[in-house]
Amino acid sequence: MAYLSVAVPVPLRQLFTYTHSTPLEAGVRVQVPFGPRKLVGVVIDVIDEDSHEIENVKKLKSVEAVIDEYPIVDGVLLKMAQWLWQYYHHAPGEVLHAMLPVLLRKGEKAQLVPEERVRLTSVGEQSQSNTLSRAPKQKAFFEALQTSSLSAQQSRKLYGAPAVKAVIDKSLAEIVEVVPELKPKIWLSTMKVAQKPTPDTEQSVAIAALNRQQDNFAISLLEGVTGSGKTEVYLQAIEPLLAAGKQILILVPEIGLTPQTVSRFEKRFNIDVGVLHSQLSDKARLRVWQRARAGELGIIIGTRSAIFTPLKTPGMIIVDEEHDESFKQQDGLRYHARDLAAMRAKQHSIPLLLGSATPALESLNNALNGRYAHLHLTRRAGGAQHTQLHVLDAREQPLHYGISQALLTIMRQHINAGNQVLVFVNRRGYAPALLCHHCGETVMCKRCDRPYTVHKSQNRLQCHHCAGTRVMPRQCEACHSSTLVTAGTGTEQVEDGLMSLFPDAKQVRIDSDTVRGKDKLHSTLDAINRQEYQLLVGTQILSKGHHFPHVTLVAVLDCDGALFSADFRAPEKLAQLVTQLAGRAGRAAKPGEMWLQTHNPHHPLLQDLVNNGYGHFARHALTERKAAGLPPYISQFVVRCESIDSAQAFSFLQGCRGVFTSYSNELEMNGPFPSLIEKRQGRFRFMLICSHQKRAPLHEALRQSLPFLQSLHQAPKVRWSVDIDPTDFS
DNA sequence: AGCACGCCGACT
DNA sequence: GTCGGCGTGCTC
Repeated sequence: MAYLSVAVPVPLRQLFTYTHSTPLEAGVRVQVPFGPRKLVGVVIDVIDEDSHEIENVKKLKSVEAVIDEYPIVDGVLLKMAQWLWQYYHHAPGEVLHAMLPVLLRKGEKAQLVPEERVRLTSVGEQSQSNTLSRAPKQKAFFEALQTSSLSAQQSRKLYGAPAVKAVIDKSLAEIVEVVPELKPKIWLSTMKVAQKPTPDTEQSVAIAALNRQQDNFAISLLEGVTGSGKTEVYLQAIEPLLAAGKQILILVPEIGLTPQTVSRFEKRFNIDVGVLHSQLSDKARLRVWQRARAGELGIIIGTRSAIFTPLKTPGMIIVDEEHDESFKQQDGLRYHARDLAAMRAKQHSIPLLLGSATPALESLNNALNGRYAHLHLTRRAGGAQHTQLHVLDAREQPLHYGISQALLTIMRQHINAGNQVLVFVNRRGYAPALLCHHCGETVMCKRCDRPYTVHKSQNRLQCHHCAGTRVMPRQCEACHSSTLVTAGTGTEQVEDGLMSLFPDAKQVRIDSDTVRGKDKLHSTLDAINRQEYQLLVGTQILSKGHHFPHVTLVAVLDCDGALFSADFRAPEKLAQLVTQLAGRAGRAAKPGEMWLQTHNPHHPLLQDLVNNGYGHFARHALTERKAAGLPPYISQFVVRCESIDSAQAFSFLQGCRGVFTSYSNELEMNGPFPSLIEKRQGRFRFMLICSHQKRAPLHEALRQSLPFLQSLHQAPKVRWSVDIDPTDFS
């Protein structure tokens, strides 16, 4: 009789012990009784028969069925699972759940899904292709079948569905269901390196550095400006690994996974690339999972959750646009794929490559302090010009729908010149500050020296540091002007405003609401590049991976919201956005300009960004973070709570604060505050931010406190969650 | 999270 | 008299 620790898919922070006649390997799925139901769990550990750890043995139930003959979660992935539930204080069963493809969670066999293949019938084998001479497509298809059978899907793609159907209808071929055989390193049989550009000096240095550390765990940050050829460095760095039969896992942001990206890798190496993204069917996802696990795919490209793809012969992990926020899951198991990639690379003893034009401050800090190798690409290919950045002083300017007179004049010039203008609306959930339109002064909490956050619903200001509130002032304390404005508001009217300000210019709005689905986005982008529009209004979505060669002016309207937000990451996010946008407007022959409208033209971070670029800005921002005692120099977690009953949500977090306080007086706590988006889907949202200089004691305090948080009387009545290393405070 | 058990209001 | 409302408590 063996005792098995099993992760069962329930939101409970514990494993469950079952008995079984024989010991099973960790990573095997089992069907187990759980209360009145049957669930699919994963064996995590086998406990020795005569261990004294087993209490109340009589309560134990036995495994109902063993699903897998061999483990479907390998040692490294099991280590990751364990790290995940410990680090993120999450339920083990839900962690395993998140790591596996849907079909495997349901208990489906981990063997290959049968595939539809087309092969010749006996009639077909005896026929001559010239009987099809009047149907060239059918003839080509029929001839191809003589060498080998083909996948039905592939055939329809290559020869067209009608031709395939016709040949089958003529009884020359038939469709059979075949369980394909998986062959490790099969890509080596087709792999052929296409002609590649000669790398410039910086690229060569980076490639050489990466080649040197092929077989070890090492993290490199490739800091390369837009258009400097990061992808070329990836391609040349992975080439020797691929040739040696090693697999490459590439993570890309949600929006960055385009067919063009995939085909660039496919074309360079003439191999199949496995693609994993959110809209894949369960079957297709499982197939990529199986092929990757069998070592059949040399390259796997996917979004956040692709970090859980099993690999037979791992060679390198690449995280492209590593600063992108989509790598952090924002619900359920709130993991960061970049951090997990580091953990995984270490377990496999393989290199991890992080690439970005605008690295996250966390990554940059690690590169600057020597934990990561730091590689640079500073030159844009073809000597393309950088977009020129300018600050536009909005103080005392008449504002039309949030746009200053000066900016309108510039916009008019560009439109009259027949160019496109991009108006960037920063619609993020920044906690807005109150500032003076006359002198630019922000209303600050005297005690904490931080800007107050405007809470319109209560018509009050609240400090998100000390929780103190005050009534909305009528006058600026510095210059006594009574023209106080809320930063970042009014942008919703921008669109309507532009319509009346530029009635002659055709405009289009691009945000996640207007471009549902990939096709819509692409057709809109095509129309833009055909110059069907003169005015583009958009949000973040515009800064990701698309080029706008005819845009010669980018206007960013509300910088103040980001400069004076209670979200300390807001300036970093703004700088990343602005830099990414600048890299995407204009082209060599038509260099662009960018104007940042602000009430604080002399703000040091803004000045730094405009005059010295993101790299300089980021280093400056890091020193400010250090001085202010903020991440990455300290550790944080946030407890979030939401409820229809605002008072209940608030008092739950107060209860949490009490629990933490009684556990340790070393934790620094801010809150509870209303979230930056105070109400969503009818629920009032609050958060409690907890910080500590060191990660270990912070996590230990949380670990010890969790059972008490669970037993607070409000806990079952509200929705609450813990977010470790939060990146978003909306 | 489910699911069962349990104790109070409007139905055949 | 019973069908069903969702509060509470447990799940190896």
